[in-house]
Amino acid sequence: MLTRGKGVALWRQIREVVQEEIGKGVYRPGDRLPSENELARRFSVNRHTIRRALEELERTGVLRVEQGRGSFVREPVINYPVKRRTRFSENLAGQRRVPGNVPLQAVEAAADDVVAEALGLAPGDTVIRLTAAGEADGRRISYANSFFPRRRFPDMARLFRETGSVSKALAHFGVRDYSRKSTRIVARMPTAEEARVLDQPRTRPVLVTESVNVDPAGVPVEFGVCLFASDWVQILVEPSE
Amino acid sequence: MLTRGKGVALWRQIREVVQEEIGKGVYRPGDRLPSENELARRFSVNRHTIRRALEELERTGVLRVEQGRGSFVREPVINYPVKRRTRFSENLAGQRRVPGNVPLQAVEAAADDVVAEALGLAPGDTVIRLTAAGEADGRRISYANSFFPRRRFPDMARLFRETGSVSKALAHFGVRDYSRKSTRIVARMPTAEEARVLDQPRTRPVLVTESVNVDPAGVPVEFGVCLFASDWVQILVEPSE
DNA sequence: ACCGATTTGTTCGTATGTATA
DNA sequence: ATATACATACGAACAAATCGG
Repeated sequence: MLTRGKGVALWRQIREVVQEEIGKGVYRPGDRLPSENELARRFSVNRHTIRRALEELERTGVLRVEQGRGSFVREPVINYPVKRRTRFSENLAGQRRVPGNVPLQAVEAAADDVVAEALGLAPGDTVIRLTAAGEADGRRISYANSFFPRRRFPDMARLFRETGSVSKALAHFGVRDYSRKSTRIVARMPTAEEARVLDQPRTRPVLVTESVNVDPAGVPVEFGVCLFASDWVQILVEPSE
Repeated sequence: MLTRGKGVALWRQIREVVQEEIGKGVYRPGDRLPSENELARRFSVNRHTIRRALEELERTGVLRVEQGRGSFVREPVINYPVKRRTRFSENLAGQRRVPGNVPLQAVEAAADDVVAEALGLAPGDTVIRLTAAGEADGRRISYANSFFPRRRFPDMARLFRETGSVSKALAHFGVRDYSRKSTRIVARMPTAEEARVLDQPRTRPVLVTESVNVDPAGVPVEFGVCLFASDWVQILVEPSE
């Protein structure tokens, strides 16, 4: 069991024990650990000591602690590689995940400054905004807004509503290939609505990528803002240059 | 002033007014806006209406709202490009910022699983851990831990303490050039200690990059875990392949 | 270590106008 | 015309964070 006053802090020993048990499969991905009070009884330590060990395990990505629910063994995170050509479903299928796409909305609107600049339009030009959520193994992991110039893609909204897919709708306009030009990555807390769509607590941050996709001629065809639930997704970069 | 019942919601009008005033320099980057109650009095609206306007301005990156402190005009964010060869000070100097480096710690320790795997060592091998904080224009923006195999860089800790620079210490061992192999990006909430070092509230998320640097021969020389204050830093990716 | 003042964050309730079915 | 849903706006109260003394 634990050795007290032996140079190694109790919480470190507890962290090791719990991590080993997770490694041996005593607790499997997605499982809930015993409550902090139960663990405190098991190791005959104060609940604070357990919390210190769990905090470390959460920080290093082994656990996911949710207020009011418990501590859970993290499922392997989903890798979201940023490359010139990234396709959501191909990417997930490569990781043996079942991808899902939930179309949420397709509307026309006036472009604000950010969108207009990204697509090379004048502010106020009409754009199509497509909203969709992404899933992996049935879990909500992303929430994406895509903007397209209406001049070039006049019927986009209807096509998206019918096909439920951005790629298919684009293919209709003859854009069969497009690639990512630049990507901006930030982290922030979600709004209430974003947390709801991502099915996550408002206390967990989201990763946000903003990227411009261009056609083979280099003309911007899409401006995308994609939110990822940071508890489930990590971004991988294989840098260039 | 504001026109009520005129098709445009009050909070939208307020957002426009505040944004214009920021644009005209009435409030400059870093300035604190009047409190929500003061703004509510000024525009003769309820505090909720002000909050709706501020929420939008924060979401679009114009403001930064801190509980208990106030709302602040955001300084232009710092771009942290992920490329094969990224040097902190060169990068910032290119953005007309004054870079700072604050060496915090240099210790030897046993490699845990993550570090050992990244550096191609056996778990338990001794590594050097260097800790430093990065600043731009005097503001704390990053908190980095770097790990090096002691076998190859035996005197690293002392050199770092004397020079205060990772690059200089590495150059001492003949490693004058190294490049980034892969980068993992996640977002999470900071621990109390991390928030303290980054001089930020615990309620703001951090961006974490984990990367392996290799020498020209492709041998791993450094494993780095770098935390960025997400309020000040955004990551830019120019993707490859 | 604590207290009080200030400021933002959250959650109730209430009311009204607008768009939609 | 009616009913319903939704966005907007106001009011009150309390929670949580910050900062000074």
